[in-house]
Amino acid sequence: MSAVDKVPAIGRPRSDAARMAVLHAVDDMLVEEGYAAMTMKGIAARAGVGKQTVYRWWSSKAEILFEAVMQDAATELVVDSASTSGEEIDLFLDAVVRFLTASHAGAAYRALVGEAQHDAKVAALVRSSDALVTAATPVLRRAVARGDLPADLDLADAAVDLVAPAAFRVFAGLTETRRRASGFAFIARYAGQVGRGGALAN
Amino acid sequence: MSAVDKVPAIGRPRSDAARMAVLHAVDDMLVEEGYAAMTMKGIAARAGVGKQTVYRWWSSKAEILFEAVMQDAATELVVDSASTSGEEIDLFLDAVVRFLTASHAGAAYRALVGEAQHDAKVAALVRSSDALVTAATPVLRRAVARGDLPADLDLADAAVDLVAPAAFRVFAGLTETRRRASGFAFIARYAGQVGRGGALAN
Amino acid sequence: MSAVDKVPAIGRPRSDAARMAVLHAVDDMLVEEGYAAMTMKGIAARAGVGKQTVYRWWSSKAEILFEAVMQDAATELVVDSASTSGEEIDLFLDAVVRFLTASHAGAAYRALVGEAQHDAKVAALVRSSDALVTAATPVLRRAVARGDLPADLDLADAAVDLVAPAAFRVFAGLTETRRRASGFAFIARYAGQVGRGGALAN
Amino acid sequence: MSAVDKVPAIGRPRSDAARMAVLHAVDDMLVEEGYAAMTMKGIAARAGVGKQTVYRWWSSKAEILFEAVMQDAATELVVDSASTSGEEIDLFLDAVVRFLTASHAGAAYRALVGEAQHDAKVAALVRSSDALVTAATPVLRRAVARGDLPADLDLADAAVDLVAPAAFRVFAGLTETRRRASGFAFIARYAGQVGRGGALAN
DNA sequence: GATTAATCGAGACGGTACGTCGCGTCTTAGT
DNA sequence: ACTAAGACGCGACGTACCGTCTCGATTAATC
Repeated sequence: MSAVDKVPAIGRPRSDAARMAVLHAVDDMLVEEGYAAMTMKGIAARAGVGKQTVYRWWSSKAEILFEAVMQDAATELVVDSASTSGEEIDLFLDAVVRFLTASHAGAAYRALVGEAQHDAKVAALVRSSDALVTAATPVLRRAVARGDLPADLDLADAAVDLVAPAAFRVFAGLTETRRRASGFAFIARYAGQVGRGGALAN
Repeated sequence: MSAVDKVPAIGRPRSDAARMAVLHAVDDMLVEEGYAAMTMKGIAARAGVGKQTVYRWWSSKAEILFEAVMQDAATELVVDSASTSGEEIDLFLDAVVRFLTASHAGAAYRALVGEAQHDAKVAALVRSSDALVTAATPVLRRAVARGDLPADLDLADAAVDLVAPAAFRVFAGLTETRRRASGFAFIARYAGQVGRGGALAN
Repeated sequence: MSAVDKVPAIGRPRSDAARMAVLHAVDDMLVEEGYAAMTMKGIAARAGVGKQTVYRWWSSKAEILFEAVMQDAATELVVDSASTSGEEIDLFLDAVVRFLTASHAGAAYRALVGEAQHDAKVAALVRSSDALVTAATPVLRRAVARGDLPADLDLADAAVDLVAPAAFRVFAGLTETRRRASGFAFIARYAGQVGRGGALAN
Repeated sequence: MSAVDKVPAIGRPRSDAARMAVLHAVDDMLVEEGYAAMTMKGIAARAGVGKQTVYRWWSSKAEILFEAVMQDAATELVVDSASTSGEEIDLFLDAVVRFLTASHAGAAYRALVGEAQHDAKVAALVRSSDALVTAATPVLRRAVARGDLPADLDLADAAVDLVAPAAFRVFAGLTETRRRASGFAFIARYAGQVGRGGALAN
C-alpha cells in the first residue's frame, strides 16, 4: 500500500488532494464500469491527476482498490447485537451475502480475491487481512462470551468455517442454490465441544 | 465451448490437429507462464496455428482453458473407496486441497473462478458446472447409501458445505490456517438428521 | 527506409493506403506544425493509422520525413537551361535558396540535417544522398559539356563548393548577409583550369 | 542568455557556485552522453542543483550549452601567424574542420545549429554570433593588411565563403569527399579584385 | 477431374493501455 | 530572494495485446 507513513523529509510533500481524488475515482469507477474496465490511465484521468502520480504511490489498480475500499468492508460487515448468538450469526451471514453480492466494497473484495488467483502480489495483499474472517471474529467472540461456543475455540479457524459456505457459493456463482444461512446450526456443530448444556441443549 | 457439434456441410472440415494443438498449448503454457502471461497470440504461436483459427473456435482464453483442463479436474478428484465414509471424505478433502494448490487443472480452475469475479461470460462458464461440487456429489451419495448421511440430504447443498472451507481457504490465501480436514466431523454435523444411530453414534 | 522491396511472401500484404496516408500526414504536419511539434503518435492519428503500423515500417519521424519529401527535393531543384552556364548556375543557386528557405521539402531537408547533428541514424540517412549536391551535379555537368568548366572537374567536390555558401548561410541563420549568388564568379574561379579562353575570357 | 546583468537588489544573491556547476555539468555531459541524451533534470542532478535553479537562469538546454561552450570556440579557432596568408588560411581551415569534428565545443556548435533548424529561439541564439564567421574575420583582416586581399573586401561575406565548404561538408556528413582545404585558392579567387599583382600574380 | 467453399498458416491492420520518461511548474523547509 | 529536493499535471515514448482483416494454399464434398 502507499507510503503514507513515510518521513516527510524534504521536497514538496505528497498532495493529499491527489491521493483522495484517486481513491474516490477508483471507488466510483468500480461501480460505474466494473473492475476489468478500469485502467490506470482512466483512473488518472478521472481523478484529474497525472499517471505518474498514480504510479508513484501505487503499483497496480489492485493496490489502489485495496486502499480505497477495504476499510469500507469493515463497516459494512458490522452487525448489531441480537438476543441470541444464533440470531446474531444469522444476521452476520446475511450481511456477508449482502456485502459480497450487492455492495461496492464487496465487488472490490471479489475482484481482488479473483485477481489474487493469478497474481502473487495481489495474493499477498489479500492474504494480509481477509475482510470476511476479520469481521467474523468479533461475532464469534461474543458467542464465546455468552457461553454458546467453547472457550478454547480457535477463532480464526471457526471464522473461516462460518463464512466459507456463503463466500464459496458467491465465488463459484452458485447463487441459485443459496441456502438459508443458519447461525443455530453453526453453533450446534460446535456445541458438542461445549459439553452437555449450551445453545443446542436448550 | 467449441462448435464441435456443428454440421460439417461442405468446405474444408475443421482440423482436429489444430484443435488439439491449441488445447495442449494452453495446458502447457498455463504451467510454464501462468494464466495472466498467456495471450491469444502466444497460444496460437505455441500451437503452430493461425490466430484466426483460435478465434474461429473459441472467443477467449478462458474458454480454451475451460475446454482444455476442466475434464482433467474430474479425474483428479476421484478418490478410492475407503472402509468408512469418514475416511473416504477425508481422502476426498485431501484431494481437493491437492487439486487446488498443486495441480495444473486446479490452477486453471482457480484462474477461471478468479476471472469469473469480473467477467460475466466466464462466470457463466464456471457456473455451468463447478468441478468441486460435481466431484463431491458421488462421495456424498456413497455415504448416503451406507446410511451414514440422511437419505433425504440435499446433495448439491451438502457438497458445497463440504468443499467450501477448503476452497475458501485457498481462494483467500489462508493456507497457513489450514485445518486438518475432517470427514468424521462433517458426517457428525449432519448425523442428527439421521436420527439416533449413524456414523456419530458409533 | 521502409522495406518496400521486401518479398511479398505470406500473410496479409502491406497496406499501401496506410503507407500513403502516413507520408501525406507527415508532409502536411511539417507545414502546419513544424518538425519539432510532430510526434509519432500525432502522425498515426492524423493518418488514421495505428501507431504500431507506423513503427512497423519506419523507426523514427526522421525516416518517414526522408521518404515523404526527399523525392520532392529533386523536382524543386531542377532548373531550366539558360543561354549561358553563368546564368544557369545563378538560376540554380536561386532555386537552392528558395528551396531551403521557402519550400516544404526544404524545411524537411533542414530538419533532417539538423537532426543528423546529434543522431547517428539520421546522419547516415542524410549522408546517403544529399539533395543539394545531387541536384547541383547535372548543372555542373552541362557547364562542362559547354566547355565552361574543365573536363576533368571533380563534380562531387565542385558541387559542394557551389552550394556550400548558400546552404551554410541558411543553416547558420545568416540570411541578413545574403550575397547575390553569382554563377559567373563560380565559373571564373575554376576557369583557370580550363586554360586561356573559356567563360571568363569572353 | 542568463540574467547575469540583473540588479542584485535584496534577498539572497545568485549563487555563482551553482552557475558554474551547471555550466561544467553541461560541458561534461555533452561529451559523455551527447546532446540528445541530456535532460534538464539530469543537468540539475549532475550539477547538484535544484531543477528550479536551472530554469530560473536559463530557459532551455540550448541556452545553457551556448553559455557553457561557445566561449571555448573562440580559443579553439585561434591560429598562429604563418609566413604567408595562404598558409595561415590553410591552418585556419584545418582548425575549423578539427573544431567541428573532434572538439567538445564543436559538438556543441553543431548541436546548436542543428536545433536551430526547427527552433526559432535557438536560431536567434546562434544567429547572434556565429563562431566560425567570428573566428574567420581576424584571419582575413590580416590577409588584407598584408595586401593579399582587396582592402575593400566585405569581411563578413568573405568569411562565410571561406568556412562554408568545410562547414557544409560536416553538416551534410560528406566527410568522405573532404577536399584538401586551400588558402591559396581562396586568395586567388579574390585576387582579381586586388588588381594585377597580389598573391596570385606571384 | 473440375468446381466450390470453408478451412488453414501467416501476418498486417486500427485501436488502446501499458509503464517510463521528460517537460516546466509548484510547494516545501532551509540558507 | 535564493537554494536543494522533489511532487505535481501533462503528454509522448515505444511495446504489447486486442480482435479483425486479407492474403495464398489446402482439403473434402459436390458437380
